[in-house]
Amino acid sequence: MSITRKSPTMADVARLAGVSPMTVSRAFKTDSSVSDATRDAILKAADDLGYVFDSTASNLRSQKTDFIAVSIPSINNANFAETVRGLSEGLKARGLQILLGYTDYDMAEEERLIEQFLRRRPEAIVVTGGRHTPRARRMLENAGIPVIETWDLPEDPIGHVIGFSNADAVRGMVDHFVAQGLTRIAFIGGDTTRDTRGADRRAGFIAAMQAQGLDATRLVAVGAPPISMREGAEAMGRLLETLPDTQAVICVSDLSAFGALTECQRRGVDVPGSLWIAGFGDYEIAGIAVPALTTINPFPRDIGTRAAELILDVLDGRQLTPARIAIFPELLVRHSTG
Amino acid sequence: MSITRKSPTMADVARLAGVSPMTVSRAFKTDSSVSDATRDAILKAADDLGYVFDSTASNLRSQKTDFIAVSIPSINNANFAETVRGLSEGLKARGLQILLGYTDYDMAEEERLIEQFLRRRPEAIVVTGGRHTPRARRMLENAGIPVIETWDLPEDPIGHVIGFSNADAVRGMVDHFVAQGLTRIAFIGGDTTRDTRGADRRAGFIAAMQAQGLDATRLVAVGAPPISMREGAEAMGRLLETLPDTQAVICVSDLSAFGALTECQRRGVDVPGSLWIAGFGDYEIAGIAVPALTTINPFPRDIGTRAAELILDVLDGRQLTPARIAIFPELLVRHSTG
DNA sequence: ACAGTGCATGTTAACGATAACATAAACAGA
DNA sequence: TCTGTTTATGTTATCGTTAACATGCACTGT
Repeated sequence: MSITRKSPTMADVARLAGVSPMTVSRAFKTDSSVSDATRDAILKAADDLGYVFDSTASNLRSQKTDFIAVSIPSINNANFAETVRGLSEGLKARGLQILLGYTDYDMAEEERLIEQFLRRRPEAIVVTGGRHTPRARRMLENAGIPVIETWDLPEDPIGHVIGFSNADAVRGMVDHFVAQGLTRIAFIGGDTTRDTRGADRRAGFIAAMQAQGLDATRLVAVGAPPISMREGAEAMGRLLETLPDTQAVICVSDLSAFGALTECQRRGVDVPGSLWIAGFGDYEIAGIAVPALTTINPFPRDIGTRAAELILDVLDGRQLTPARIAIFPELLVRHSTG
Repeated sequence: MSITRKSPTMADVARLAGVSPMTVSRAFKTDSSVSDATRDAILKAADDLGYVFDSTASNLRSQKTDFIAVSIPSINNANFAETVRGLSEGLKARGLQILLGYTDYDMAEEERLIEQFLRRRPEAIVVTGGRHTPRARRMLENAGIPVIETWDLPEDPIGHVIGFSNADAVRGMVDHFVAQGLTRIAFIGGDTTRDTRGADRRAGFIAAMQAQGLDATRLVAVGAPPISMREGAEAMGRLLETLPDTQAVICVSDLSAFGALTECQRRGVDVPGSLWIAGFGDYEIAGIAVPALTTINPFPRDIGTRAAELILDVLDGRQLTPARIAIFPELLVRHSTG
């Protein structure tokens, strides 16, 4: 550690290279017109001084931060991680950096996060879900930057939307089971509505069962979001004890579905022989579990990729009206259901 | 969407509230001395105007960004997610925000990321692992901010360190197996050294086996990091075909270990009856799989928590010398090994 | 030979907050 | 009552970069 002397600025680099600060500034942008000789001299001078470009000053003067704010419910979730990955991949080439935050499935926390985000003056903001506190919604509406809601298809979007109907996706699963002749179908999910997508899936289950004229009351609610494997196992235990004649279970996610599957294994319940199990999300575990889990792939990576494309289109003026991009989740029927 | 007029500044708020901009600035800091009446008037004025505090200006003038830069190999990894969670929990109260980036287990990418980070002038930087490109190392050394390397205990740290020896952790596992009377032990890992922690674990395996006077050549290398469940399964298939007399397998992570377990289930190989399987990381799946997987818990959350504490100590001047904090991973013996 | 064009570089001021210093009023203690 | 301290607020200059405009020189075509 050397003595903490003030770090060099562009002015220092300019002095050493014998040019004006403005030319140094230009030399650091790839596109600007600076002669090769001058640029080389400047980069050398910068290197000699250990100069590090200061974004904070650049951000203020140019009124650009190159930040894209992204809010997800949890960092510890492979689905959302995939969306972020798709986003950052699509934005990296343009020098846009992701400012990531998570809400723990809490709308009040989301509101706080959005406020923090907007102070940093991002170029655009991507949020998960279509439900927000009134204040959060107002902040987003007035932010003056592109807003993209994902993982949902809200009725009254704030700006752009890229997502799908969680309810419809689960309806497809229910209809598939019914077409296979099953009638006693249960749903395992969380015991709060904090996870709004999880709540939508449960609502979709109930609506679909009722539409089929079936009993929609086989609901097991366990734990706060995100529902873990362990909670899925616990819920399955409860289900087997209270409603042993259940023929199939739809779980709010693959993680709880896998937990449910392990509980069956521990209790010697044959899946799919005695009971079918399905999840949601097409996590890696769904494909590799024995038996492999029937699930729904909502193409999380695509959500991110499309969001990145949309952001670039909006920033470049190619997209002038709010976009509504529907993703069509795919039902993946595997060994855990027949 | 209203007409895009320039967003209001503190000066606008000050005018409306009938005070000076400086007083507005003070009103937005919790600690400063502003009379209640004045603060209320200012906050009301700010609200009426839809004023949003501009961090970019604040960052420049105060030379503080309240960013803590954090580099992890992958966002899609529960272990690193836990570390980030510990970090952000510990930093949130102080208003420090995490600037997160991932390297895809690529040191060149890490170098690029660190460069991007430093331009943003973070208050401190947390990196994963103790190995970096020479330039990355130089940048960190000269950054003039606290540097914390995690998930490793390098010989020659750049600054602070919070971690453990991956090699020693695996040695403990090997020694445990040998104490149980096993001799033919294999290791499943990636086929590159990009994942330096994975490489360290394999090196630890080899060293431990050799120290025990045992054959250390039962190595299956498959795929680039991070090794997936699927690749674990593939590796197990190869192992069962080429070295069928293997008694135990240590996998570079719980995910590959679980994949390996499923391959045994598909092939009718009894675990632990015919073969023992162990993983690394104590992911949730290790505890809930049937049989539950023996693994090593490196306390990823603690790494983050301790890092957050350390950062606050350094920023507050309570920690003046480089810290070296050792974490002691715990061997969790479960049903998959005996 | 000369206006016209483009290229490389320079000059000036500004982005919006706040550190540092200054000041007026209120209050406390002897 | 008077000085010393605290509290609430104001003034000025500045953080480091870059937008906007200006300038000089080289080259092009006629």
